[in-house]
Amino acid sequence: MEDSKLSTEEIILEAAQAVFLEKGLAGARMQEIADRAGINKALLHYYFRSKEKLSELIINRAVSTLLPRLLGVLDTELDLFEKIRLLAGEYVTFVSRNSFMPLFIVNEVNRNPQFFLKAAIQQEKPHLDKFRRQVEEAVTQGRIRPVSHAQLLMNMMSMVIFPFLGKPIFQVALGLSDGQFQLEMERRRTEVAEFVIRAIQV
Amino acid sequence: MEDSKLSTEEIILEAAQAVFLEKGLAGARMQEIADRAGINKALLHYYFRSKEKLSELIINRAVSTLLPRLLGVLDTELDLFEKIRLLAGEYVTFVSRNSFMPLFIVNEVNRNPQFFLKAAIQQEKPHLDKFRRQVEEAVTQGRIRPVSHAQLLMNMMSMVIFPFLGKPIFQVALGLSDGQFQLEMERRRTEVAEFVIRAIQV
DNA sequence: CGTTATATTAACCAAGTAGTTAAACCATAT
DNA sequence: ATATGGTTTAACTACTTGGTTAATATAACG
Repeated sequence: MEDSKLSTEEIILEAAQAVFLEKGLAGARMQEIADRAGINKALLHYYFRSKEKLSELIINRAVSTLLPRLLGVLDTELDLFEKIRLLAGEYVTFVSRNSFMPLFIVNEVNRNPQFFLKAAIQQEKPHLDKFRRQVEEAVTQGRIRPVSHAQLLMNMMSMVIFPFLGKPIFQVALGLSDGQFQLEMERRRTEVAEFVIRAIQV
Repeated sequence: MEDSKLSTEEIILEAAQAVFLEKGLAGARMQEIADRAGINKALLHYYFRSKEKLSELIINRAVSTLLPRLLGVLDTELDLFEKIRLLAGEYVTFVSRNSFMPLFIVNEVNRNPQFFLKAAIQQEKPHLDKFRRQVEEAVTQGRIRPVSHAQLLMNMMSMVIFPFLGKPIFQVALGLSDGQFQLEMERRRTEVAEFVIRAIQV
């Protein structure tokens, strides 16, 4: 019973995540979640009281899978350049397997910033202090050109995340098939890191 | 009458755009659009038959204000580096005044790619041929490091657009107030261009 | 003025949607 | 077996939402 309870709950959460990520919060239907979980709609409410409660869980889930993975890397002891290489590599792999995640998060984060803030603080928020000091030191030591950690962070994150958000646009604009696009993303795994490094190294 | 008709139609379109951009297609309510336009819901259907018809118009409107502005710059005769500087500058200005636009487009483009494709083709699609040749020439002439136009395009677009999409995240992560964030964006107007140029120049 | 076409509204309708209820279904312990 | 706990369902309710209708107001025109 313990066993099956956990199982049902997990099945529902998986289904909910799939539907929410695919359709967005407003577009998702409780009925569809129930269907995809192979259960009754009433059971959905039995486990998770309301759509809102369920949404919160899914948002938390999504944020806590994506953000730590991204920001966590910045908090390690790695050399700056290694860090950049790791970040790009890690992320491309992850998103290739969770293609709806970035769009979902970007949506909820904008649609409902105060709620996101709450969710983000609940997580162990990885500080960027280490990254910041690392950048500032490298600048003062003359190892890299003058650049603020904020601008550098935005540049890296942007190049790593956005192509997946803009996929349909890029495919049309560049005339890429799904396969070609994926190949191009693979290439970015190293390309982005080298791009950034060339931009900042003296 | 002509006059007032056009006026009412425009008022509705403005209201619809505001609501659609703010709430997303699924989250937008016809009632709210009517309210914000100061009219009856029936009148809304009198002018624009259905929510779907209205959505199409707004999507077309949005795509045709944003995309040409972005891709159009790439199709000019400007020197490559000048082009990069112009792109970054233009865009930051535009988005600062239309903050919901990127999120809306990225959403609809992903949610409904085939429809977007149709809308994009209806527009005079600016080709990237000129940009492509320009990059390839600069590479063979050894004026810039070897880089594909696709990767370069994605890098630039990403750095220019994404920070606005990720605004709430960046504000939390970097501890920026609204004013500080906007200041940081102003800085990017030149920062991004120089970043790209340093990355690709020999 | 009075007729006609267009613009606008209040009231309504049908379908869809989140959420509830009361009954049935199990597994398990007594 | 049977009473007891959590689990699952079919049927239902209250409300939202896109869309319609028929009647009214407003201008245009002969």
